[in-house]
Amino acid sequence: TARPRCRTAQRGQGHPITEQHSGHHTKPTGTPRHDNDLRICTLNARTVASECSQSTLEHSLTGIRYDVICLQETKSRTLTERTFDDGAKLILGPKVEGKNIGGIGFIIHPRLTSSIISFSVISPRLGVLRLRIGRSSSIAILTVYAPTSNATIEERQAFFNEVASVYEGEKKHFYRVIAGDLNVRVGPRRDGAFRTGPFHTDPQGDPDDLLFNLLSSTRSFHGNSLSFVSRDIKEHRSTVLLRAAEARRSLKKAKQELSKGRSPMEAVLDSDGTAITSRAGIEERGPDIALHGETLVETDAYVYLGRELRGDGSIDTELKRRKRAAWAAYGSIREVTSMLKDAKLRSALFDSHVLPALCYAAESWPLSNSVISYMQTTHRALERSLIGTNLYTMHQKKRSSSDVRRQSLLTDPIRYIKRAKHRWAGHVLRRDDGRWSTTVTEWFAPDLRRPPGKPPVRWRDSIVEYAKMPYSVQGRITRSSSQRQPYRHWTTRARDREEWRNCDPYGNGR
DNA sequence: AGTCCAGCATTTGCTGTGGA
DNA sequence: TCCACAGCAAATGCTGGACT
Repeated sequence: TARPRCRTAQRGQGHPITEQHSGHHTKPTGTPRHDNDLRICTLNARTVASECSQSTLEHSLTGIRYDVICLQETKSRTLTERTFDDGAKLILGPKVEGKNIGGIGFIIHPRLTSSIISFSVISPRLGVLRLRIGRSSSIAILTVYAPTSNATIEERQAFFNEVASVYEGEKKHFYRVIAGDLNVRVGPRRDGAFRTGPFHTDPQGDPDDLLFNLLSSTRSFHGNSLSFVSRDIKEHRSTVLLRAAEARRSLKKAKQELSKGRSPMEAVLDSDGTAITSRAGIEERGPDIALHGETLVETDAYVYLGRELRGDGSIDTELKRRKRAAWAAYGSIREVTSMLKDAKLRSALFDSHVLPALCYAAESWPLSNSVISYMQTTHRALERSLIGTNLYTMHQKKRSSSDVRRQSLLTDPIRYIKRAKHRWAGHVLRRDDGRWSTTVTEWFAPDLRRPPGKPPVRWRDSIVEYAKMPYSVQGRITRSSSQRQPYRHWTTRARDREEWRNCDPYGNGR
């Protein structure tokens, strides 16, 4: 077979591309550490346009081993370059003008910033970064964000052709890598399709074989870096339940299977703690997976992109992680805030650095009272430290935590989380590209019964609470029945951008 | 055969308590 | 005010009897 020239690599997956291995075909020996590897990751960022989301991204990088991260859907308005506190470099290309679509980018690890040869932003969906590696070779990394499957086939075809020609244009680089969101559906591998790795484009989802044609025309190979890792565990669970419902199988049985450990959300940990999800449970248990001669351990929890995902959906340990992350973030601005006299400036700094770290991914939490009080407690402790007081002094001066809040001018973390949830709910329900998260949010199970016992708080409970109220177009709750609009379910209301904004009880001015 | 409801089992998570 | 702990209220499904 031909020598692989294109691979997409992701955390814990893919193959090392090193200078040492480039000339000959010897297998990497010994050390499982990948010190010479180039780790190329890809992230569909949703947005990194604002200062706040950029610092959220910056904080979520801690603990992730990467060299280059290809970004898609950054939605930046202009071409932006900036350097993070740790020296990492962020490059953002502009989005589609007039629309909130696209925008690509790169994050380059501090140790590689001096190796950047150049970069080009070709379109809001395509960019190239060129790096020097070793003494004489170089690598071109393409970040791509393909049109989603509801775009016309001509549009998608044109994009893939453009990727192929840009790839061709980077010929002088010894290594070329395409990474990003290709928006192709995959199925099992077909006979003879050796370029595609274990998976292949789904003939039903992609009749024109976009991925396969790209691989053939560029003579490249596809690595096993599909979206499995990024699939939310909850979505996995819903997948199984939904499948059971479709097949008219008893949901109870499906749930029993889940709890018996034949669940699909098995994550496997490799020797250095990196998690890889396995989809074995959906089909059937496959053979043990070995890496560097060791059988991988299965686990029901793993950390993906800085947040912990658990099989049972509990977030206790994630709350502790958030607490640590918030204190770490606070530590990095402490030197500055301790010197700042201006309370407004100080609170702005805190809200843009510490609050996002504390509330990272909180839009996907169910908000029970215990979660709320834990977050409040943690935030108050940070707040006291910020304004230089402690419980003892407060007690002596008879000051309450609301007095402290008046002095610190910080944003209330619960309000912040609730707004994030509201925004996220609207985003999920307005998506129409057939994702599981949208499907299961609206899915009503005809014969699903909640188990006996007090039902746990659900994700949507805190939203249903206010969103089922009668509404008017102006967003005011009216008493008079003549002005009142007919009742609409919150999922319907969330689809209407304008109405949903008005119904946000935590929005501006309320 | 279907509906309603009290009583039971079960589970979550809220509240009160006491020490720091 | 925080934290750990214990006890218990609340909310749910299930069951079986009374009633239509």
